[in-house]
Amino acid sequence: MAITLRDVAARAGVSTSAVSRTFTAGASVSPATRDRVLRAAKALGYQPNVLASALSSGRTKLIGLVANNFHNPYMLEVFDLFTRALQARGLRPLLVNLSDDRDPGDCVQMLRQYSVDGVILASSTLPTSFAAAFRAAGLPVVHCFGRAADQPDVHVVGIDNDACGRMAARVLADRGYETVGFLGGPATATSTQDRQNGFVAGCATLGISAQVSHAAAYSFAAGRAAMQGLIEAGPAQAYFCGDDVVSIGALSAIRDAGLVAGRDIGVIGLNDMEMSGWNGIDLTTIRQPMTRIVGAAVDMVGSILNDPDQPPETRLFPCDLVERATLRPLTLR
Amino acid sequence: MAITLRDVAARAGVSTSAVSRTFTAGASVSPATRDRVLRAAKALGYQPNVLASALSSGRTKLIGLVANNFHNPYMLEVFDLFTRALQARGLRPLLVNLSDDRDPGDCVQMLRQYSVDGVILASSTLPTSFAAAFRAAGLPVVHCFGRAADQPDVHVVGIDNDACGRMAARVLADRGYETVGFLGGPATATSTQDRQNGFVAGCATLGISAQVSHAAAYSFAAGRAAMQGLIEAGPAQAYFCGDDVVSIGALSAIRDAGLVAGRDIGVIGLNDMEMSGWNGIDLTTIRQPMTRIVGAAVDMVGSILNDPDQPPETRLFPCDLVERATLRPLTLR
DNA sequence: CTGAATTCTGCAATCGGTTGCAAGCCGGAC
DNA sequence: GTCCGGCTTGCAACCGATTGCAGAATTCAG
Repeated sequence: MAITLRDVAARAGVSTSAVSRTFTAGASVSPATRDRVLRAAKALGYQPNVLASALSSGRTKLIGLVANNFHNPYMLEVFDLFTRALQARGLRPLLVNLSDDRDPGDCVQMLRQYSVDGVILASSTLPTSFAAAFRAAGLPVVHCFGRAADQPDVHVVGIDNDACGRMAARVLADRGYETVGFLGGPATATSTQDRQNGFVAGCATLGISAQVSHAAAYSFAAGRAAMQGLIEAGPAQAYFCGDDVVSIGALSAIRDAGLVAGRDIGVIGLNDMEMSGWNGIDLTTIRQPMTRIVGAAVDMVGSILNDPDQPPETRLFPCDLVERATLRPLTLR
Repeated sequence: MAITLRDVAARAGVSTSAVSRTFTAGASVSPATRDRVLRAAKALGYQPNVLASALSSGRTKLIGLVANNFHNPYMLEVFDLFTRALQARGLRPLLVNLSDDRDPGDCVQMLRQYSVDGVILASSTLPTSFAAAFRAAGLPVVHCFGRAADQPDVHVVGIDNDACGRMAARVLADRGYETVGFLGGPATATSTQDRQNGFVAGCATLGISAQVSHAAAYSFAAGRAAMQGLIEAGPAQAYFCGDDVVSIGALSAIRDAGLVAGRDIGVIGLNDMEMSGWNGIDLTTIRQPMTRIVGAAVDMVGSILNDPDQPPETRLFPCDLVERATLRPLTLR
């Protein structure tokens, strides 16, 4: 059916080894043979079979891309960046939807069966134990957007959520808000926990009081419902929301209550996804440098492929404020 | 390193064939041997190597999931549905980002190298020739959201875009709009072309005049920019927009011009993505039954796997109107 | 209890490459 | 001319499974 190594070898009048070596970088082939092989390969339309190659070399160039939130528009940008970055390196993402699974077992097993070279866990909600499960199964893993640990047992790329929380506190304080609130994503999400801790600590340092509440999910509907509850109960002057999609849900609730975000209630999000900048949303938010993060995650997975036993590393990127319309302006004094 | 067939065979005291057969449905093994094998496999933690299996059986259970628009939030829902549906059948999506490629060549080559069992092309913009290229390379392909052809040379699942255009025309006419416009996605997108044709034809039948214009992409920014231009030039009373994200961009332009969608300018979209129903957006739109479409696409790819040579089939699903706030109400008379 | 029809089972070839090893080739130094 | 070392090259084993085939074991009927 398809053209194989042997067909090419036969036509070029060389051994299969020669052909194989022609197609593996850094192998020892004379220019003359290489030339004949390439000519024959081209004439026959030969394409190496990656699977067969994987079987003997142990390299599939397959990377498990595991995600568990397909309702946050943010993830689409993440997928875009990951697919591009992986493709640019000749790696192939095997996409896994973990939304329904309470434990990583099946996923780990599946990815092992496919002998993926590595796994990128793209989730800010899963506990570190998830990534650890991949590692324990012998799968090199990079946890993107994951929680950083002092004593890492797994590679992590992302941001310092605690620092972002503190930053949010300072931003709100700078703008003169006196009563503020944290409206997190789900309380079980590590990102929410860390942002909350940083925010609460930051507020304490700055001497402002912070209430805490949570949306049931990182989603529009959950953010909206949570903010409706807060408004009903008597809201704080400003909120640091779990992330942008929760913020946008909150903005919707604010508008429906006849209030104006930025004037009546302040909202600051986190992520700066594309939609946050859409006219009519204009969300003030803390920007997470996604391109750099994803790039770093792919770099890291690439380097693990070369040396699977390198010690786990954590790379966190600084975030910055994107000022738009949902906070009162900075008053100079 | 990993446990292989032979390890299990050795421990169970049987041949490798017995082990293999134990793990292939419908093979002939006695209950006794099967039992011993399973016991040994469990004790050793054996997991069959899919790649090795693929090499001899020719089945990888890998499906290329090819997309070219990562800026339409719609696609995230599509990915969610596809990953779930594929996973439920034991198939694995190899995600490919075709955004930057002007031709399918590289992608086809790559997917062949990985011996994917099939390809799902999830795009409403690519010409039929793209899907045909996969097929020509021997890859079974289902074009999801693709253009239906009278004489199909490739499997298609989606909607009847022409009929949707006519439907939109009728909906606008029913609500008494007299001057209407089509604000499409990119003019090169087959979905836009077909929707436009249907819409224009429908308007002609109904005796209302329709202008035609296009957004540069299926994106918020493009929809917004296009609507700004239209407003400046003097808008029609209502628009059928290329899809929901273009509509939402258009809504933003309308609002910024001090106008109210539904009162001053009517807008009807197509898709009914999650976001269209968000409070504050409330887009009236034509709903595309995504779950059914994706389900059908996966069914179809599944059936091609069993019988690669079955004649191409086209399955189109009916769409229905989701009435929200961006069209004037239906006047009863 | 015998013979035929089934069902199991293991052998060995095969899928399409990779790679260690040893032999063959080359040019250069003596 | 001979010897040495470095490149190339082919052989053949191997990666981890599947599967056709033929013999062995079992079942069943008579």
